[in-house]
Amino acid sequence: MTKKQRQKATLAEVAAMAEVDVSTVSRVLRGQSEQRIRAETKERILEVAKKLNYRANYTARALRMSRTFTLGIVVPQLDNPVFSAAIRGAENVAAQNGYSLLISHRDPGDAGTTIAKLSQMNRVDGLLVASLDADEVLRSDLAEANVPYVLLNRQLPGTALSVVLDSREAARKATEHLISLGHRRIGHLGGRPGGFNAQERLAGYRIALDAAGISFDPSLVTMGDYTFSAGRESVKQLAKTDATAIMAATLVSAAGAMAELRLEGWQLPQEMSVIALHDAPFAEMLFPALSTVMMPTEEMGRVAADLLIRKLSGKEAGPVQALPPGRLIVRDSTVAPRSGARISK
Amino acid sequence: MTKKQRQKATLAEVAAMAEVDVSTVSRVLRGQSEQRIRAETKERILEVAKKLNYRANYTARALRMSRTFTLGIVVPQLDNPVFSAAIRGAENVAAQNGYSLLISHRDPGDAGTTIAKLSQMNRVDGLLVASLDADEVLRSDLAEANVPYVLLNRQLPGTALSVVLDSREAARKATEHLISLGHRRIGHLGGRPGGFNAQERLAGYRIALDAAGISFDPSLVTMGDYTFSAGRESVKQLAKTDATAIMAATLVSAAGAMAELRLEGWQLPQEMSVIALHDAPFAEMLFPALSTVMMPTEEMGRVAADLLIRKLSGKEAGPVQALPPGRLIVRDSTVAPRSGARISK
DNA sequence: TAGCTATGAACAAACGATTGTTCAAAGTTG
DNA sequence: CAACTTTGAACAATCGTTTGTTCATAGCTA
Repeated sequence: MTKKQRQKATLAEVAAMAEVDVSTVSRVLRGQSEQRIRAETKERILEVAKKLNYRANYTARALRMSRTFTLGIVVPQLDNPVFSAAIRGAENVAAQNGYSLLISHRDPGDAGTTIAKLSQMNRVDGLLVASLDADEVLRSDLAEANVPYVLLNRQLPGTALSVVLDSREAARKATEHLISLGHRRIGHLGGRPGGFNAQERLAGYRIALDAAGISFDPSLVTMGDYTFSAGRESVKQLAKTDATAIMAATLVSAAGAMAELRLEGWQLPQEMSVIALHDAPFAEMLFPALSTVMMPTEEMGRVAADLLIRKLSGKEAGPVQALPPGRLIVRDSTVAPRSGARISK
Repeated sequence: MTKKQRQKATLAEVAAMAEVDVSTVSRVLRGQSEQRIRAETKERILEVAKKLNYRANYTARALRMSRTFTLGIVVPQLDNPVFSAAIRGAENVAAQNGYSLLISHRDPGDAGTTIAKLSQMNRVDGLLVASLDADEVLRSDLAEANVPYVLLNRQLPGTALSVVLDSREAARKATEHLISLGHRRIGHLGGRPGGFNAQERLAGYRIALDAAGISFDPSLVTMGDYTFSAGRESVKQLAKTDATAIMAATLVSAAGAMAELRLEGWQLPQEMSVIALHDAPFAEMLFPALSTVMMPTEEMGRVAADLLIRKLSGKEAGPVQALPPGRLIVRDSTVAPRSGARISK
């Protein structure tokens, strides 16, 4: 049975046992000092440190260096796959660089307080911020931050660092997929017109249409937030048109649309193809299994963390970091349109 | 335009401006000192502190007090609704008590290292641990932890603190719901026989059966892990029986079962009712919308964090904390059985 | 051999709080 | 009025590192 090293050893203890000064121990253990150390001494210290199972006290180091080696990530929702993937990515990169990730779920209610709280208490060196808030709200929140930050899938005029998904290309790709199946009348379940992403998605949709020589019809575009019920509501409008396919801005709104259509007796996917942007395990569980364009959200987290760490290390980088487009995943919800028109029930 | 307080003020600066000693400032600001302070002095200090927008430096306090006021939470999956809800709950309680939450996603690959890393580097005061690992693996991991910890929905013989969901009662309730609809032949999509939870769910299932005077039939019980594909596989076995309803251990396996049945041409829910334990937004998005017994997973996170903080404050509490049962949510996937037997296709 | 330069390690000062101890001035007692 | 007790605040040590500075000793140079 090995003797447990219960009490954590300090630098002083290692120093005492190796019969050197703490500063010497520190230099040896950090390795990156200018100070030259005799090989023999170094070895002796290393040996003692191992024997005592020495770990640097994190807090002391942080205090001395005025750096916490902790990143904060602020997300509006924890159960949204987009954010959990981003968190996972960020956590990986953080860990690889010796940083920890402090998580902060931010209720819309206490907007602002979180960002301020984390950064003002010197708990983090920098912040990763995902927000669904309006520009002005977000901006005023960020004004309180006294640490560097990187915005996730969001751009704010000014010098803010951002990592953005290529929503436009994803929307284009999704729409193109529907077109390639033979659809000509394609609806778009979009987001609120104000949002940057909604705009981009719509743009991608139009680009694909243009490329195929299909003229844009505003009546095929709906707007709403990205919820399940918004999807249900919005699709009612499209159901009245001759659309044979829908490109939905999010998984959840696509799910809402499919649920509503089914409730109204539509046959899916025969009578209406549906594709959504983003992907998550539950896309496969829907009926019919939902075709999607998977966005690199985990990579977004990784790149954002990397950018932030880089910035904290003094290395600058471009303010806006773009990500690879997104991958089309064809499942069961997208098929060729039926030749005949749908018979109203 | 308000003058921005860019540089964070220190205790010393406040002290200087208020013309008192730092110790006095500290006592006034903390409030909980024995030391009596003249009202006038106190007011002056408070005023200066506000003017300077003073925030205690977190790290310095942590070093001095040998407490980080940070909790770590270790989860196996970030995208699992169960864990994200637990994280949310824990984060809330932590924040309320002045603690932050450090998140650590733990790949099955580097099992063990994470727990050790967090606690050995003195980054956290305590750990909230959710694990899907086998008992022995988990146990050996935890042996490296040199901080108090609370297990989430897990019990380990010994003195470990745990917060557990009442899976048994939830399973009973779900089964009872099916029985009340008139089902007599009820299948159970269970977990691996080794797991504590699988055992509990099976027990609850049997209790409900017993209470209704229905004899237990082992051929109606399947075992597998809790994945979508496991659900698909397992349900094939049940499809061969005369079961009219299924009580699934998890949402995901229920989704797998429904997908498979539908693929085989079954009419849902008419030909097979399905109910699952746990709940998440996507339960509503499935087709048919899945009835569930929602488990208080967010509360699990809250209670666990509370228990841990309590322990850290010296207040002891019972080693195992039980949670309220769970709430039946009836959606569209559970209906009364058809009178006639199903005609094989 | 006296004087100078490397070398290797100790010294010491932070970092910014918390908290036990000391101490002067004011108030109380006999 | 001398001695003693409160009261309110300063003093000072400490938490465990990091890092700039000092300083012996040994090795060279002339």
